[in-house]
Amino acid sequence: MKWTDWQILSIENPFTANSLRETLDGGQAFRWSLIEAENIWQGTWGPHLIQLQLDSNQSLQVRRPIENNFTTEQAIRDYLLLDTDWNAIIDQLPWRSDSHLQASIRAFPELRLLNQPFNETLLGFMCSATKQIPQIKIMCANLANELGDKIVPSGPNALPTWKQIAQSSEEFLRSLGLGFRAKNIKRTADLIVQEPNCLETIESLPYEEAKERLVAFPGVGSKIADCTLLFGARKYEAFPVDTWIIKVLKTRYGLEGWSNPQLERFGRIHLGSYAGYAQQFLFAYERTSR
DNA sequence: AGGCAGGTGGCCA
DNA sequence: TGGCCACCTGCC
Repeated sequence: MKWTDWQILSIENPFTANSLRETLDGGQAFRWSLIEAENIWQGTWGPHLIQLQLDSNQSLQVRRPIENNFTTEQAIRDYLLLDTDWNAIIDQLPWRSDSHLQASIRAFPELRLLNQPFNETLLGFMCSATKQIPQIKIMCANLANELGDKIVPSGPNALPTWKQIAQSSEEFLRSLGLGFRAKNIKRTADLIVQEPNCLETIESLPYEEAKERLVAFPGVGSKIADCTLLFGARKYEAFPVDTWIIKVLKTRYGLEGWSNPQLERFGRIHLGSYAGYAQQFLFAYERTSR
């Protein structure tokens, strides 16, 4: 494959190798992989395929396949949210009165959220139920390879659209390693196809209403809905409660015995309108500190 | 070899 | 609401 020359992306607060890895491959997105020999990250979203690397000055550099000239710098900046003032958002988090949150932020000061396509985010997190990140990535890769559109003649495909999934069968989805998730993913695909543009509608709704619509899909509960809204619709008040966050809240915040809905409410009240961003720091710190 | 993993939905009280 | 359990599959 022919790539463009490397181009520097100007960023206010540059990534470190560590925070870049945690941002791309820490569980927000399942379509990034490190080409270890060259220390290059390669990933896709929608019809886009890019590679990222940090140069010797720690500047972030990007390149794309030569033929994909629709992958503009602006499209890349929008996906990586390079023009969001994250430090201003961090400043609004209650780290001054919350030493554990402060420690989590200090561990990954450049950790960022991505702005992923809504439909793909829903699919990825529907695959995530009781799976670890490497397994989820395999499921997504299988879905893309078997059902998704080509991005370049040789290279990873795009994730399939919900229409492409609806045209498949539960049995075939199971053959891709989706397990018991296959049934719900197929049924959700059928529902989405029945109501064209419903995902666009849901994405545009306020958080509470959007979540209500998402959890109506089979296989989508509170956690998957919150992940979809946080990572795929920039609803930063969403506070996904997963096993890691449950552990953090119980052990670090003394909330032993609280139910999941109670923990969710605690998170959103304590952490505020950017609770989801705070969650990402707590999650990353907990997951990497053992 | 059995238990568990970035959950959900079904049942029961 | 709260508790318990099945559900695919791969990995330790």
